[in-house]
Amino acid sequence: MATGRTHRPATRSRGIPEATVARLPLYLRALTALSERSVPTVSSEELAAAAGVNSAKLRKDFSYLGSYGTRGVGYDVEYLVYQISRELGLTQDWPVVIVGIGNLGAALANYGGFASRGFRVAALIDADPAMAGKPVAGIPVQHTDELESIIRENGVSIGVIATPAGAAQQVCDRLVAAGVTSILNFAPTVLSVPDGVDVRKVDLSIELQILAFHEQRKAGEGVDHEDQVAAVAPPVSAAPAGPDGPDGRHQGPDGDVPAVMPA
Amino acid sequence: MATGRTHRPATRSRGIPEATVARLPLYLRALTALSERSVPTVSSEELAAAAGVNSAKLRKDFSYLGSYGTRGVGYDVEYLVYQISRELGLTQDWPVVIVGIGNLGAALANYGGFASRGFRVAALIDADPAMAGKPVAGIPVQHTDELESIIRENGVSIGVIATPAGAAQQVCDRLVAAGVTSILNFAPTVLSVPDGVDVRKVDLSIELQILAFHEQRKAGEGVDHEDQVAAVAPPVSAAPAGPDGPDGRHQGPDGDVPAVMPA
DNA sequence: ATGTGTGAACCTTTTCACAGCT
DNA sequence: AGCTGTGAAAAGGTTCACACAT
Repeated sequence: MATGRTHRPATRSRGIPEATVARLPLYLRALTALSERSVPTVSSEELAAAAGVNSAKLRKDFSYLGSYGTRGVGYDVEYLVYQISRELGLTQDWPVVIVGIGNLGAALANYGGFASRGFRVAALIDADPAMAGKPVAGIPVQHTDELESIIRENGVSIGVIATPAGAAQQVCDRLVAAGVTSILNFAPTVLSVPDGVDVRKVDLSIELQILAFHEQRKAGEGVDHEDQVAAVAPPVSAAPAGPDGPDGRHQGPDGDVPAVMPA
Repeated sequence: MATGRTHRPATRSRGIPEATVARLPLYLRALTALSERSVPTVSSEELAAAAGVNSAKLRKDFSYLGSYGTRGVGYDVEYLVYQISRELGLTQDWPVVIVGIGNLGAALANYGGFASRGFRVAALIDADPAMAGKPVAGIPVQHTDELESIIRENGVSIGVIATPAGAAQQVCDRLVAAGVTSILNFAPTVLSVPDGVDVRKVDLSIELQILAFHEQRKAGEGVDHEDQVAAVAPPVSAAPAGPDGPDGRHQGPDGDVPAVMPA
């Protein structure tokens, strides 16, 4: 990829490592829970345990945001919640559209975590005319024809694609053309987007395959596998500790069409 | 969580980097598509484009599996499909149980990508007695009481948790006690598991927050157009899995510009 | 005392670039 | 001539360990 231009000025502060950004939502969720229990402060050790990471990493992460803690004491929960929310851009409202209201799309529309974090489902869009007008999660589904106007009228910059794989790229192109610059893709396809557009994907099939890989290794802690390539040996240590977790309710993602798309 | 797993040196050639493992499913999908189009061979360049990564990375990844290519020619599609499938453990059948048949659970049960990759939904489990017997995706839902017997009778080692956050840990404990050693968690909670059990999480809320972070930065950015590389978005979102698993990758716009930020 | 903040060491992953097969 | 396979360099991320503020 490339996208030339500025490299990190190294001048300090503004460049937060991607790995850190990916963990901020985790900390935020843990902090929100503490906040709801009216806990005033936390140590990096406690918060790290709640978020599922180790404390050194957490402190390093926070150091990229600034010095929000107090030595000998810990971090002020409310203050940190605010700082992280601001850093993530959650202090503003993000209208989101979900395209493809099938099993998955409906699950996403009902996802409680949406609203609780500054995200607002601005519209549900589906290509099936029969779906039009039908309410899902209290929001009437609109036809794909309306896509462009919906995006523009609502100032939507984030789109969620939950369509079958075959329709994903086309939907993506339309979203981008209409002004969307961030896409969360649940369809099992690689999307091509112009420079400046972010794409993140969630893929159940891939997660399961990764689990299968590790599962397979566990089976033969001493078993040998020989094929031409041979030598399976010492099991690569192994399991991860439970990481994560963000906020709120439940219901999440995924599920959708298979990867097989006979061309 | 905690669970510190002993990290072993893993001094052996068979150790495939976690980052590589996370990409194998991607390659497999691209290869499967080529296979269906009866394409006999591919170059690293072509395959990389189809998978959304760069060719150097792909070649390096394959080098960990062995030397399956032919210099001056490329890779034999069928052969690679087989080798990667074997490496991922997809040549065997993996019975899976899905716990929590709500909106999301139902979507997962209907997910086509399951069966197409060696995964078989052995059972759907829900705590609601009213759901019992009701078929979802052609499979009758069973009550949580049956959980242990289902796992044991079917030799299930992979479980998917799609319950509300509040029930996740309890379900997790029961799955693990019954013999499950790999868990895919969709509930927004940090799960504690004993050593030797793998947990991967998928969290919509987190993905959206990460997108929001980047979206926020774009506001004051003068998106530059320097190199118009064909722009493929290599997303790859992995979840923590390894030792202490971090997560998140993402191809971000390089420029970090001031952006609005009242110090 | 206690727990943050952080340079430095260490490990992982990506990218480069080219030698070596076909 | 073409494309893989891979050492070596670079970049990125994690962990250590301790000075320092409270």
